[in-house]
Amino acid sequence: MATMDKKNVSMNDVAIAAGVSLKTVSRVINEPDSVRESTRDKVHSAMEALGFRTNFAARSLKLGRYGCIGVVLFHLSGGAVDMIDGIADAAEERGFALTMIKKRAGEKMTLADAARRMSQLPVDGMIFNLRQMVDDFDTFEAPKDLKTVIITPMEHPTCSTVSDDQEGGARMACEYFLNHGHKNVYFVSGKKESLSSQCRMKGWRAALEARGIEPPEPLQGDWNADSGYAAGLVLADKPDCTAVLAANDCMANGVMMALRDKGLSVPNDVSVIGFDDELYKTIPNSILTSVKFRHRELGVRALNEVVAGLEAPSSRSRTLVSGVLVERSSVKDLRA
Amino acid sequence: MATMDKKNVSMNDVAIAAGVSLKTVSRVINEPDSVRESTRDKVHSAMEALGFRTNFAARSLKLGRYGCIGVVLFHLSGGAVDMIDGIADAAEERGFALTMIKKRAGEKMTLADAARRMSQLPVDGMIFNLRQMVDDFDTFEAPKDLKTVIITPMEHPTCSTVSDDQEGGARMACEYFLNHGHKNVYFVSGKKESLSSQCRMKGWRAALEARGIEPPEPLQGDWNADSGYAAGLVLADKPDCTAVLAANDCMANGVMMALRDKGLSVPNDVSVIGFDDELYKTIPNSILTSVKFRHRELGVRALNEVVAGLEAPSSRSRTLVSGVLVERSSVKDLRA
DNA sequence: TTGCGAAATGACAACGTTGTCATTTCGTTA
DNA sequence: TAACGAAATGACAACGTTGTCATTTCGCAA
Repeated sequence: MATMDKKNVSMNDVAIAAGVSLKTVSRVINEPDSVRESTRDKVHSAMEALGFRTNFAARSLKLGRYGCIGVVLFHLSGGAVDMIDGIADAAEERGFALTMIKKRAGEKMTLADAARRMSQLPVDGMIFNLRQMVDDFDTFEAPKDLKTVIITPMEHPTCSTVSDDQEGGARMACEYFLNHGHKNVYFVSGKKESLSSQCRMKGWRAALEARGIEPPEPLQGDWNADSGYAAGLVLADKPDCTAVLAANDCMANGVMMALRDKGLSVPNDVSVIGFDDELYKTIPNSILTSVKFRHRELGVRALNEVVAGLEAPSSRSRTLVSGVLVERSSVKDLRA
Repeated sequence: MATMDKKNVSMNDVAIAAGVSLKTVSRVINEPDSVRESTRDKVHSAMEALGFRTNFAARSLKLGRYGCIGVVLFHLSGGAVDMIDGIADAAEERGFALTMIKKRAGEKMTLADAARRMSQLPVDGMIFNLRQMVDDFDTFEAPKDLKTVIITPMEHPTCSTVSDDQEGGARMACEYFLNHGHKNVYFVSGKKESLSSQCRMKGWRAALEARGIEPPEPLQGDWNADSGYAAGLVLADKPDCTAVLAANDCMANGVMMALRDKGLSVPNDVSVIGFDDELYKTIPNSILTSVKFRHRELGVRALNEVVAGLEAPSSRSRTLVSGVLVERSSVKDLRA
């Protein structure tokens, strides 16, 4: 019978109701084995009857920790869902909850702003999800007592970072083309300010240069299919274009549609690779070969890194989660 | 100069360093106007020098509130990003942070489980994101002192709920077909257990029955394009099929591809409408008319509902966020 | 029954803040 | 200069929990 007209039920209330001491109630919760069974039952009944719930604030005040990891979302994109999913699952598994704040659209938020805000909240450590450049990236110093992990492809001087190996993924795709006999690879980029796009472009460039190939001018896209289509129309007119790497699957699809509309066939005339491996959800019998990143794994790693560093917040590490090339049939083998 | 070898810097440390009382430091933070400027400066310098940050636990313990809203993710799908985005933005705007937990894959979690877990965390109110049925939905009672809002299309006996008007959206799409002279509408569903799919189907059925039309057997899909393609192949053989409503855009695209492969044209032979309006991202020059829900708005409403109910947790309301029909050219007007 | 070590329980302080109320300091007016 | 009310500051308790250490109770051997 929950009768409580009063405010909150404290351990003391439970103790009185059960006819035991405050400390015994505490023990029933934290070290049940040290309490006689009959006593435990009395206390449990009292807790039930009064609707007792431990007070988070008092508990954390005493313990000096919260059991929460802060997550700052500077940017919330498609892949972010899976990453959050990974973070949340890993947190759950290790007994942590998440405390989340987000950069508002239009607002300018530096790493220092985020750290200041977070350090007033219930967190033992924090994760920043950073997909675009931010002003104070290089100068930022994390609070010395709060382990901080940044999810970003850039290396940071003092903080641990975790990232997809976007550059490696792009290189892998490029080499795949080259190993299949292609002599050159065109590139369609995503939005300029996106670090993902920048890294993918960097990897593409590096792979070509490593073979002594001069990278052609990249085509600027904006992640959406229409921009890929526009790029495809341009590429269709280039006789030396046999291979196109698009910075995501949507644009890759745009490219393919444009090529088809120009009377070219994929992969017979032109080969195409995309990123993220999500076209199959939208296109039946999709043939697009694509570089897939394990966003979920990324989140898991980030959380584990934070938890591992709770005791030594100033430790620093760099984690790269490799991508996977999901092979379908959009690349033609030009050898022999 | 932050020298702190010690553990945490408390207001008391600041007070001593600044040569004032503990309470004055507190005032500098919470009611700066009541402190003489010279004193305020001394205190600020001391805070700076020692690297003071207010202790969340102590503060909330005294205040009896946290300034955090709990979010329980029972299910993390595509549309959830935008919803979380809305929740987070609205929270930020009202000065709240979010505390998040998530149902782990495979784990069974009831509303009661979630409420129990959450009520041990720093939250003043909570939001459940519930997209599938759960065992204790009807019997669940929220903690009396914790405003609880459930994001779900179902009505709940005691809790406030917020939802997209999925049923209304489906009805709207159906009526659009009928108003354009179509005599019947076929339906391709999403995964069976999804409440969204169920509601969309319900709306479709209701719209037809309201005009005295016997709804044909719905085709079972799984949200992905391939299942839509399979459905499309079946529908292509039905001479009376002039209109298809697919429970999402991916399946709608699958349907369209199948129709095309069978030599039928959209919209000349068959008209199609989808849900979520996301095909344009993947398909260049997309023609698909689609029902779009405002997930972001949904999140904003949910958060506002929680905040509004903080003082009166037992209040109850039901909010429906209407969908919008985004017209393109995949529906043919059969009249005249 | 007594005595003893181990197990179970309890009293009290402490965590770092804010609210209450008392005290000091200040600027003005008589 | 004294007296006064207002402004500024301070002393102390309280929020609800857990750690420390003291005390009580228990089970069992003598």
